[in-house]
Amino acid sequence: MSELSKAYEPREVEAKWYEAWLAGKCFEADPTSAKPAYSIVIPPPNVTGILHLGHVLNNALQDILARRARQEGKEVLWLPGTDHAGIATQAKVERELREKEGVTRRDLGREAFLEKVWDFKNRHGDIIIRQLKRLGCSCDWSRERFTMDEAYTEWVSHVFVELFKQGLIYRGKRIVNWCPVSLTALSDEEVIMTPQKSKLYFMKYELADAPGEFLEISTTRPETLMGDVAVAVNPKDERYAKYIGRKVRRPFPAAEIPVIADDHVDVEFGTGALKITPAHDKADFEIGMKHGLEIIDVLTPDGHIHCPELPELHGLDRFVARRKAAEMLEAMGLLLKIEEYDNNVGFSERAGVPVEPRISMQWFLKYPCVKEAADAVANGDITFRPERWAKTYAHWMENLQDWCISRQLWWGHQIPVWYRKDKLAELKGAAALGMADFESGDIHVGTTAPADEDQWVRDEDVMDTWFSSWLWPFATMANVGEDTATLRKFHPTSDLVTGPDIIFFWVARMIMAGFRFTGELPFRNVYFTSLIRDLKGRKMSKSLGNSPDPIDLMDKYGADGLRFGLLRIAPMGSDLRFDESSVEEGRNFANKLYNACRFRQMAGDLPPMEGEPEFSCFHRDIMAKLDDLSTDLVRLYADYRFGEIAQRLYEFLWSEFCDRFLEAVKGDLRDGAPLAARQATLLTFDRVMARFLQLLHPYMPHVTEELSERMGFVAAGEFLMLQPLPSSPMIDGDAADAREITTAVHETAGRLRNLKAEYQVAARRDVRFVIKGAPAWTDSVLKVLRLLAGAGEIVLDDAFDAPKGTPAVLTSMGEILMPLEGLIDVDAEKERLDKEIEKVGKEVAKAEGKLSNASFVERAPAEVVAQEKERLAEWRGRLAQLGEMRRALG
RNA sequence: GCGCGCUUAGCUCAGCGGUAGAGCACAUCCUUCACACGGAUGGGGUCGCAGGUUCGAACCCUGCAGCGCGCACCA
Repeated sequence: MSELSKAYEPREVEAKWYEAWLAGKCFEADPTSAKPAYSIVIPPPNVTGILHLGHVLNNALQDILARRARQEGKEVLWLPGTDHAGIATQAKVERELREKEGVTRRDLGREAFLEKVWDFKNRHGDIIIRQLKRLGCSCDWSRERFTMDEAYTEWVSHVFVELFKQGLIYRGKRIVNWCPVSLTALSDEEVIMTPQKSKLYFMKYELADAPGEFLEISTTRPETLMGDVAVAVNPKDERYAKYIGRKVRRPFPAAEIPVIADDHVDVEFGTGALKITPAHDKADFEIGMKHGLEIIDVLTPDGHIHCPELPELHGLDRFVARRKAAEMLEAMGLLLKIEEYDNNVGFSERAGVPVEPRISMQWFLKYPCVKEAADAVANGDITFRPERWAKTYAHWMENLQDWCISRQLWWGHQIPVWYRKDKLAELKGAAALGMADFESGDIHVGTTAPADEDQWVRDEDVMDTWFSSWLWPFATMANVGEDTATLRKFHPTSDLVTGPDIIFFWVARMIMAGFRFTGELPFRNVYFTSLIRDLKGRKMSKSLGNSPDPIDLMDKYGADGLRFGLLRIAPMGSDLRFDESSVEEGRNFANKLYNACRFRQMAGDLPPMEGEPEFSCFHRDIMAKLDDLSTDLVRLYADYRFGEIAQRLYEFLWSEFCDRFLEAVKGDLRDGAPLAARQATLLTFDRVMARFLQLLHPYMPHVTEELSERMGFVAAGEFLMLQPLPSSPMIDGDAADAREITTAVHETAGRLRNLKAEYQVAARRDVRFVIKGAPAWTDSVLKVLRLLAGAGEIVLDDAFDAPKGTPAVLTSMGEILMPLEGLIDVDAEKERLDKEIEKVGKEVAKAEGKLSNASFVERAPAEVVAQEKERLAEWRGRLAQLGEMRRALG
């Protein structure tokens, strides 16, 4: 190991090792390997996205699992890739075109626009990939996939065709969630319900057959009034029974519309009379269908009023028109009042504007293999962690609605359906399309275009991005119809690591698609990560500017520091409040580790040992503790307790290894120490550190690889990341005797330091201690005790006659006195003792109280009672001692 | 409205039936030859509230409150 700077500098080290791993093909999976398989598919990030903390947590976890699996002797495939992210990517490119070239996608036309998007993808698509590499992710990059690769696209078409032929995909005119900004339909999952301060408008419609008599109606959307085709009341509502079957006057455009009865109407809400606008509300649409009502669409796709008969409103934005319509009603004397009203409004997930329920022709999917998918989680074939998400999943699976899979976008997988040109008008006008049209030869549904392509027109829509993502686990491993070695070896995958926010979007759908198209479950375990929030508990978002850039954090603290810091505070199951100080801790931890190794390096090397090493209790103790750590980690990994694993690693290195072990053996390394002791100490250091680096490696891959090399723990040309975990413990047995002694020494040293601090002599190195009644082994650890306590001299003298008032502590190494030699302020000491006596007195009273409780003594387990008695004896002894000291001072 | 979580030291979180824990922050001391991205010592909590079970509850049960998140066609 060459000279090391005082502080660890991760930057070059991390870059160097990532290159080395790539060059060594350490991440590449071999499907012909005889080792058992372990596989994960990455949740593909948006191809044009940039790394945020959520990605860091998610991918660090996957990397930990992958690296640990390699150490366990598995053949590991971590399959990476990116998602084309239809709406998000198209919106970005459209914005760029608008700003830079002043053109819209329609100006360019479909083909030219798609070229622009591909160009954009080629320019930005590898940003997030590079960022994942910076983080240290051990993905098999030779297998990187993109959801719009040719072979992947073939899968998407193939799946569409299969499901169509199975009768699960159909086209129909329905009310869908329409985004007036993106100009496309959305699935129910892409709509975010948000509480809004709205207004409830109360108005009245005049009875057609009884001028002067009015029916009162309440609505939040007066601007769609022109699309009203009826007013509905509840049939049980006695107030309105007399109106059913009669007509009321719609104010504008003037028309007479019927009053109908429908159970859906809530008697309690508003006036209890509901205006029916089938074109602009899902419930109204259903009522309209039931009663055979007309559908009048009064909105344009981009959310403006379309009603040429009413020039006052025609062309206005929907929200402007709302106020205007209310004004018009007021002018006509028909507006009764406006109330403030809290309701939930659906917002477009991507565009952030209220969605518009809109009638349109879309493709829908009835989900396949619903029962199998629901059962797989219910019966434990797939495990969710934390388990409670299984309930959320089950609830969604029980209430599945058909999935609107078509999008009015250009960037995506185009629907593989062609219409015969000569039937186009007819087909477009149809209320629904399905197998019958296919069988009649009017439409072509296939993975390739029909032979006489010029006689056909392809459906312009593309598919929902999730319609490609749900195939990810198997479509990344084999092409359609192929049975590759990769698929055979690595599918089903082992673990899936993802956020609970995409249970419906992705996880549930993958389970269904996996079952339908491979006959297998796509994964065995799903680990749901924490959602990362800021310190105020807010979700991280670009607009709030509360989302730290992980690249900045890596610049400052290193990738290892970021990984470790984040993982150490990641709770299982609940949200995580991110605090940069935890990343700082991660950096500090790497530095601590580095300096421990630096210390070892400075000790140099010694001639090889002759015979068996002479291990002291401190040596055996740290080895036994490392064995304990190794065993515990096996269990913790099995339970996916990532935060606890980090915590245990941290404690071992910092507290056990550095604070206790290293401090205790420092004396062995001083000049003049016996050679055998030096040799045993360095040997212990090397053995323990070599194993520790390996245990830590999944969390901090770069620094551990670096130190293993520099310390010579791994042979030249080999990698720590590929070394299998040792199968045997470092020492036989539990070294209980060593643990007892080392614990006693450290405890005692702590008591002595504490004593020194109490008497304001903490910094002095010349304080003398006298031990009375020391155990037999004390002699062997006396030097260590002196070192740890920062004492000048420690003598064993059972006959020592202490002057009255000499401070003393009762320890597991006997009674230890600290002769004051008259250097202490007597008044301050009296005061201190009085306080101490009061405190100890309370403890004695507490213990006595407990032991005088008959039911406690009789019913608590004997060992608990005994423990309590022992405690009481200790406190009493202490109290007596304090009293004596106090009396000595007068 | 239904469901699911959370509420422990100033902050972020562990603990989940037997004397309240960690890291950060704070105070005092230490620039002793691994590390000031460090070391030592210390202050700080009636474990959200109210009941119950138990010899004993932060931990189990029942209510309540506050916060958060899902799901839901009340216009």
